[in-house]
Amino acid sequence: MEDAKLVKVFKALGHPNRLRLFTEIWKAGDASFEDGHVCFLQDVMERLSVGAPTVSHHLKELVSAGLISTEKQGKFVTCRVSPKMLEELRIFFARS
Amino acid sequence: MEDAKLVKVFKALGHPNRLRLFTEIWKAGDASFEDGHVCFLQDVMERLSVGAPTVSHHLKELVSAGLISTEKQGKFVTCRVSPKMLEELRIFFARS
DNA sequence: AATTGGATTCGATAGTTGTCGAAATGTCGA
DNA sequence: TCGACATTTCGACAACTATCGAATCCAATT
Repeated sequence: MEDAKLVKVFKALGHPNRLRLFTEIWKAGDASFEDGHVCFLQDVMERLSVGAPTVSHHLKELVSAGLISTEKQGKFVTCRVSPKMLEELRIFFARS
Repeated sequence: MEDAKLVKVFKALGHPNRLRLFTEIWKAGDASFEDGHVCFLQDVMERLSVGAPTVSHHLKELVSAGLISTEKQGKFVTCRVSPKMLEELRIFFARS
């Protein structure tokens, strides 16, 4: 993976609320036995104690970093982590 | 690893110069067949095209995040990545 | 001890970013 | 079509950070 892309990924994870967001999406994706999707924003707002605009903003950054993808289902938005990105991160840290 | 610690690690890696610094220390550590140490700051300044104060500042953040350790040998400072931290990061991304 | 040279600290500044409230968008159900 | 509700966009502001130059510290060499 190129340097600039990696930097974006780490910067995205380098904030408490975004890391929490990411890990919850990740865990929820594991739990859901079907397609890895999970209904979210509304649900998470309470736990992070930040407003909806902020959550939306953070989600966009995670998407832009390639860490997750989102999909709209009616009024709601669903997210899942990118297995590909996880694999690339594993490869990065595996060196030596 | 606790959330706050992880955030610090990712924030440290989420900057072009620091990521570069980290990977160069990492690679140099691999190359040095003795103790994983490598003489550095002076050497790296040129490649990153930032001043000494800035490099010093970034090094401190990498240390504070637990990603590397530094040691003074005379006038020079030597660095190496923390194998323990690498292992913890591998574990983090290994989940699922 | 004086000088040189590598590294750190300090203070300042420009740029970035996290957060919010308000407004806008879009979708579902009545 | 209207109203309710989930999400996004916009504009603004406070907080943080990357960087620099100047000054300082510390170790080696003379």
